[in-house]
Amino acid sequence: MSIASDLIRGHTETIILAHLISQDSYGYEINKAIQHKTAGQYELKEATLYTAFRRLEESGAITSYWGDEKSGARRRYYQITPRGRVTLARLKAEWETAKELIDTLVAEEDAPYAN
Amino acid sequence: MSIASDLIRGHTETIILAHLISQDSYGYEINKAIQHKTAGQYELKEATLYTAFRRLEESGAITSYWGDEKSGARRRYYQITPRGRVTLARLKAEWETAKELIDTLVAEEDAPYAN
DNA sequence: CAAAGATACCTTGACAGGCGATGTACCGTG
DNA sequence: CACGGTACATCGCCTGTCAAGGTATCTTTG
Repeated sequence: MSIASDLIRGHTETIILAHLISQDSYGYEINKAIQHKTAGQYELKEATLYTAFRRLEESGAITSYWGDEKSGARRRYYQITPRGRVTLARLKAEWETAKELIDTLVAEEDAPYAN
Repeated sequence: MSIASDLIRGHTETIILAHLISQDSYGYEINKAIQHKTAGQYELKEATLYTAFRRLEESGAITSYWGDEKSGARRRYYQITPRGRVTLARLKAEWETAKELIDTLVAEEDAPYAN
């Protein structure tokens, strides 16, 4: 993994919710999807993923149900709730804001702030 | 402060180093500059700022010296080192990478990853 | 001149999210 | 039947952030 986790910190829930917008999914698949989308540059650690699910479920952003797999390991599917959609919209807006702020702050300006 | 600190987390050192590229500076001024640049949308908390200075100095990215103010409170000035410049370049590159990754991951695609 | 506010630095302790390590259980393949 | 893949889950540590508190100096204001 090439990206420092502190840079992703705080985005875990956004990433999960964004994935659940298009379809119900389960932990293992979400993680595989992330690895796929980022060409292996990033993956959520399992512990991170499952604690995020707990938080999201507690806050009412997602609900879960067990899949009815005939074979293989059981899967706990997650579904985004209306409240979760609102949360996602807010998180995405915050990301846009934060992105601009950070871009501004890491730019090496020649005009320093005069006191 | 309108932006969740978890979104900025991990960028504190980058922000500080970026500021020190153009001029030596001290804690209070850096914080004021950040507030100014972001139009009050963001500020570093003092405790965060000073612990970041400690980390950066320990890692050799910055050095410090006391200013010789004739009046007013004493100021500890910080200066970026050659090593710090290398660090900053790396941190900025990581930010660019992370930004793209997160943009990719929070995008609500219609084409989910097929297992 | 006393009080208040701005400048400027610093430390302590708590908190929260990420994650390494570890465990469970099922399935297919060689 | 051992091994690797699928899939979920928990515990305890680590690290960065920050509220709260403290020190000291200077300027402004009533």
